[in-house]
Amino acid sequence: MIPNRLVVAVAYDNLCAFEFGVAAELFGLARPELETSWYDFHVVSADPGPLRSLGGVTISASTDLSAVRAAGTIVLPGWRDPGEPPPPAVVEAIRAAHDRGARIMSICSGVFVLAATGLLDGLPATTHWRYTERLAAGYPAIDVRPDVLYVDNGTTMTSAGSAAGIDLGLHLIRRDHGAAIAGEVARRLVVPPQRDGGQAQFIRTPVVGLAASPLAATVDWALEHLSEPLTVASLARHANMASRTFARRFGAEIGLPPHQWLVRQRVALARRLLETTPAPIDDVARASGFVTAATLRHHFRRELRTAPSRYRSSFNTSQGGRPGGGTG
DNA sequence: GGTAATTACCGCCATT
DNA sequence: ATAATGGCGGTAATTA
Repeated sequence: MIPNRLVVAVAYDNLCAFEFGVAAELFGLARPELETSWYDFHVVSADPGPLRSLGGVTISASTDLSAVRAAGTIVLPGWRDPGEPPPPAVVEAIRAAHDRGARIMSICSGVFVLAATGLLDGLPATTHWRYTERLAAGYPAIDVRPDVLYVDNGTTMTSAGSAAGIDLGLHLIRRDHGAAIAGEVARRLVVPPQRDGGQAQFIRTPVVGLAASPLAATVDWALEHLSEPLTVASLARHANMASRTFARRFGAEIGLPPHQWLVRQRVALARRLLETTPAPIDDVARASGFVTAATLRHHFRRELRTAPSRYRSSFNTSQGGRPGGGTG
């Protein structure tokens, strides 16, 4: 369980309401459905007076900077101007909180507030692609990673563009509460529990992470061999564990039983093949590890509520549309 | 779509 | 003692 449940989001004048909202949604929304003690969420105002946001909205925060010093986790949404130094009192409060063991997570340009504390010196960090060069120029001691969704250094965490803040937040929840609960939160937000494809998440010191787990190698191996017959027993053998132990550990870390996860990965692969290749369904099925097309159809339909051929045609005719978004 | 054989899942519990 | 392991068996799901 987490040592200090107090999560504080810092709100500034001209704040980014979306990123601020991400923090509130992830940490502030009551989760009575979860059998666990959730976070205490408070908003701290970094500037005097009502805080303006886009469209004439104003926000007034409930607490002052003392909450930052007491916080277990501090969230820094996008800072208004990379060229403007953040308020010294805020910087000082964050540094003091960190010294006392608090974790700080920044979203997008919120990294500039965190960088000003010096806590990122010598460490990897990321931000929105529009700001990576500026961050590197302003803070040469920071190892700027432009091509990842987020970076976790253990007590300091940074994320790329706005929505990557969700990925980082879910990662933190996974650290605190495990994959199963993080998956529940993701499900309620209707976002994927872990974003697939493209940018890998960069984790430097996985406190509780897949990178350190003996399962990680097996997961990677399985993803490389999706087209071949895989059983839970063979995965367990690869991980040097008894099937029972493997399945139990897998469920605890990934949030799904091994075979269900396998099927999901295979459907995801089939989906990519349908999107990017003209291969017949039979070939797609075999390439994604379903021996017969009927098996692919069965799982495809259950997850995406549409048939593979229908998915492909709707994907091809309406790019960016909602293939499978039927009447459900 | 239905069927039969195989495989997965999970609670239980002895063992480490 | 607690915590993790792994075998067993019944039920559920998957597969061809």
